[in-house]
Amino acid sequence: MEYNPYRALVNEFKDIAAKLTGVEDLQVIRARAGFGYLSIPLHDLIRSRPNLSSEINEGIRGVKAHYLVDLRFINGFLNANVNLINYGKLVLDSTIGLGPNYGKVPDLRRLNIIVEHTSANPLHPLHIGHCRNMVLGDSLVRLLRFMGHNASARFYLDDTGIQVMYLALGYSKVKELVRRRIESSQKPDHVMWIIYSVTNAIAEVQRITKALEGKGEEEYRELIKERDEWVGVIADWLSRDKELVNTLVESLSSIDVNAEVARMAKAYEDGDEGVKGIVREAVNLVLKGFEETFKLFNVKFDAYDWESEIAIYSGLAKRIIMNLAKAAPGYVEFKDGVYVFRADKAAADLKLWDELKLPKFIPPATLNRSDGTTLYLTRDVAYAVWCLTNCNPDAVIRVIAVEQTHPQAQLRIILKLLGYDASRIVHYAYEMVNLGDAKMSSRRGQAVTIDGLLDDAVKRVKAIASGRGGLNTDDVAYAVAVGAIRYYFVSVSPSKQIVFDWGRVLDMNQNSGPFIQYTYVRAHSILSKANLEPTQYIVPSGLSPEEGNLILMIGEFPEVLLRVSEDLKLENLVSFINRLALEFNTFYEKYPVINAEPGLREFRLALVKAVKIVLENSMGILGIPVLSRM
RNA sequence: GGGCCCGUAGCUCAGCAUGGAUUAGAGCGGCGGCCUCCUAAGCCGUAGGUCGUGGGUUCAAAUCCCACCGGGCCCGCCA
Repeated sequence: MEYNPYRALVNEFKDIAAKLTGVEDLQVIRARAGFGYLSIPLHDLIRSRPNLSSEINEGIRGVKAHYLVDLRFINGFLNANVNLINYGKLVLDSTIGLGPNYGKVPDLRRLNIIVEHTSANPLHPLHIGHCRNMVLGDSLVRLLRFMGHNASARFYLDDTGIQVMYLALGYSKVKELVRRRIESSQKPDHVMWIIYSVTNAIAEVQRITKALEGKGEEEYRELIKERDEWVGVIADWLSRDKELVNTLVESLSSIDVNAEVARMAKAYEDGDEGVKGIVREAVNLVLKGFEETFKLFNVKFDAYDWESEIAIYSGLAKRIIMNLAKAAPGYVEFKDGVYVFRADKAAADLKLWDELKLPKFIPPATLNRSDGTTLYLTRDVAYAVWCLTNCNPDAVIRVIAVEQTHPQAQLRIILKLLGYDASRIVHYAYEMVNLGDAKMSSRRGQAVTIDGLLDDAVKRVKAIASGRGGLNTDDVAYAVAVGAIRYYFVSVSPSKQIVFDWGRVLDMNQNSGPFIQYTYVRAHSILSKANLEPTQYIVPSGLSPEEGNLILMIGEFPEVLLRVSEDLKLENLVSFINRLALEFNTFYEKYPVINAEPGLREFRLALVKAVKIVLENSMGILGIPVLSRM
């Protein structure tokens, strides 16, 4: 039994090559089709040692190998094919023997890793941008855990900014209406979204109305246009929930919303019990809505880290400003009560680009408002400091949108200057999700929510299922819909923008979550109908190309996972299981398993079982629900 | 203006870190086939590509380097 059969194969090849050339640890690549499975390019060596070619041709005849066969030396490449009888036995024994642990490499150092992800502001429901974050983050956690690391998922809850105060202020006026809506089973984050958006719109209308005074005609017209847009936002919500919106408008019209919100923000940072009570209540309601969504997607967090507690009430954020001013006085400027960190100068002087993976341009960072309240970056540094000191992580992987590259770079420089190991903070950046034509703005009430996306996907799944007489239960429909959505978001490199496309997400054909689930169902179905545990089997000679390919792919799985867990490119795991599923389906259509002749039947059952194990382990990592029927 | 990312088939994307073989891979969409047989959310066949452009390095470039072109994002007392 081998944890990594592919590595056993490669090592045997390296040993052979070392005997032939006298050089250890040569680079092994996959051979081009028609030239075997593995290949070692030897052009460099040959050029410096003219006799080498004939030496290899001489020595190659006496080579004895267990897993390899057909060694040939062609065009400067040393090629080898695989002895599928021996290697197949190794691969199938290892896969079936290790089962749910197949793919895990045990001699990896066990690391403490924090994955901070999603971390949406608690103001409105999660939308498709958050969905990308959530799916990536949760899959990373699953991957790292599968590989044996101690990974924890944390949600950084920003309850301190100005935006939350809009929500809290609005909420304080309509608490009773909110309670009734939630009791009648409306989703809390969706109800709170109305409050946040409408309160914000009212504040904008008030601000613009004030700004109108003494403006010239052209500017006046611009402002009126802008104000009309915000009135339009309110009108849109009115059609969704007349009572709630009307009550908000009535009770807020006599208040200077902008001033009140600023006052609340200050009071919240000062720990005012009244403000704290209402903010906490509002945030918790939104959070309750988030958690319903997480549950549907099988996303779990180990902790919600409240920013107010970690950065503000502890005094940590303010101490960080002072400590930074002390530790790096040359890079902190103070003017009119505001501290500015010259990240640009610090990066240039200290030459930290490589160590901290910084971009070549970094703007200066303002650390606080002149009224004494903190800014997001400073609180974020406090959070990072807290993570590093309290959790003792080897790495903190933060799944954050790419447009935050500069703040995240500033954060790492500050940590370094404060004496922390900033290289442990990894910004796992993902590109934005575009809506194509429409602009997305949760503040304006325009967003494709994850909940809405899931509902549509479920409808689509049910339509397909009823069309073909499959299982049409809610459980199956949700599992398939979640599989489709998760697969979509994890199949594209995080560095690529996504132009959101309903057709692509809801596609249930090949190269999709449901395709993987369906393939698993087929494998499962064969095994349960065969009613025979494939323990005794012999790998026959003369395997079909499909059977051979399946063995090679299954054997490669731990190597694929190892690579994916090092570079965190989940999309490579996705493309691997898609290829495996394609190959399995070809095999499935072409060759009978249960009705195969004795001997062949046992081998094929073992092969099916191994495929099933690899699919199941991969689906677990990607959070794609596993179904036994669909 | 500066920085970061992206550019591979009509569309959506793998492959690039660590260069490898004059057939560059998938899926969707086209076109043509396959359900008395382990689930047709499947399978088979077919058409479709100057790997953005131009240089350079190399025995060998989609992959590395430089320049340019196109698209996106960032450069706040917002987050």
